Amino acid sequence: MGSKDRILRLKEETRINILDASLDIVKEEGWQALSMRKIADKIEYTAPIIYEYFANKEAILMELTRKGFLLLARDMKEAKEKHRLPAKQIEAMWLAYWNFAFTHKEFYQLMFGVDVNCCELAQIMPEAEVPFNIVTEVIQEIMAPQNPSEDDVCVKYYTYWSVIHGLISINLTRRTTSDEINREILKTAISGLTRSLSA
Amino acid sequence: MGSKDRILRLKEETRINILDASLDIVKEEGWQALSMRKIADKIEYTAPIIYEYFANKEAILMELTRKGFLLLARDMKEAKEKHRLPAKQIEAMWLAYWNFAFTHKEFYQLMFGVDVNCCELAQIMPEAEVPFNIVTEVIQEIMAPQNPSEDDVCVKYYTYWSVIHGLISINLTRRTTSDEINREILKTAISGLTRSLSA
DNA sequence: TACCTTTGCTTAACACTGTTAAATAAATTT
DNA sequence: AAATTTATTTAACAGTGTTAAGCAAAGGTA
Repeated sequence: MGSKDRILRLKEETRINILDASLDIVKEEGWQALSMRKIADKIEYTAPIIYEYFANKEAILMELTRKGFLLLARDMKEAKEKHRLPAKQIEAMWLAYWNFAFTHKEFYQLMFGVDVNCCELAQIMPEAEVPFNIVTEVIQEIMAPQNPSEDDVCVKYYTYWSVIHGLISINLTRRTTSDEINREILKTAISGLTRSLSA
Repeated sequence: MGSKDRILRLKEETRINILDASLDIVKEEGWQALSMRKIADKIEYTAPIIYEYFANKEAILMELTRKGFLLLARDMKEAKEKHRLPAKQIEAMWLAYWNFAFTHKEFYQLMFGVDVNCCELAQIMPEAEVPFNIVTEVIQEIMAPQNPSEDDVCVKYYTYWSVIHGLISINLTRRTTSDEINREILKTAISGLTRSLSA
């Protein structure tokens, strides 16, 4: 009775096809464009049969998210094993994380919820630049003795912003550490960065 | 001919009503639940009249985004003016930014694209914890001489993650600074944080 | 006052979305 | 060859954003 196996193998295959098709669509048109009917088109079936492989659309996204985390974990493990000094290991791992985010952009978006649609927002909306401007003004003031270029100031701004936006993202999505601890992280990070402006 | 003015005033009023209604719905049910027909219900009209005030749904979101940036700018300006030392000003401004993100959560989500739906992802998906685990392992190793608590290590992890995820978010949404500069920021940030582990 | 035109608003419709139930075609078992 | 099970599709529902057509009330003009 090898036919049962063959059918099971075929079933597993279309399961994979669904995931692959989804990823293809996303790579071509973005997450917003992913629809059940489009997936069905790509695997040459009609939409309802997808529901024999996945409970719903979210289940597909969940499976892809899982795949993404496995990929990321593999990359980071590999990076780690190339070094022996812990400091080097951490750098390598975070660089791997960084690379993953851009080479598997779609996965990263799905995993951490970064939407790309608001590209060049500052260009069509000057208000988006105001917070930037009022902060860089002061950064400029602090760094004045070193005669920094516009890029230098910009870089410092984005470093600040990264830390804080990152922390906020974490706290909006997952609610793990307490508010007090987060405020401590924030304050020390800020003062640390500020001290580094004059150095 | 004051009637023309009255009518114009009424028009402006329902424009505001549309924005207010949208924000109310979002506060109650989240961004995902915002629909033209729901807005219309709330302002006691039918959906098509909204298109006499806004080109489409995105225009409404854009207007709210603008409002959000104005609110944020105001808060940060206020915070700045309460101090004279630049370092203090920066801390106050970023604290204002931080507070804004949580007191105007809906705005912040809209402005910076953080989706909240993936709450407690780690609980239903163990794979999401793997990157966390393999990094904290090494952090633990570095910090061993100081006998850190589990929370200490966790905090360090999230500090790393904030910087990097923040930088990535910036680079996925807006494409402003060059790759080389970003890599420099990343490397210096990482080595700085790593040095601070032993201190 | 009667007519015409403009305005404000609604109903109806189109093309989508995710999802489910019923109908049908194909394959397997009896 | 008939009955049953499995695979797949068609049709439908409720929702989405959006547009066009229709109606009803108000304004201006004769």
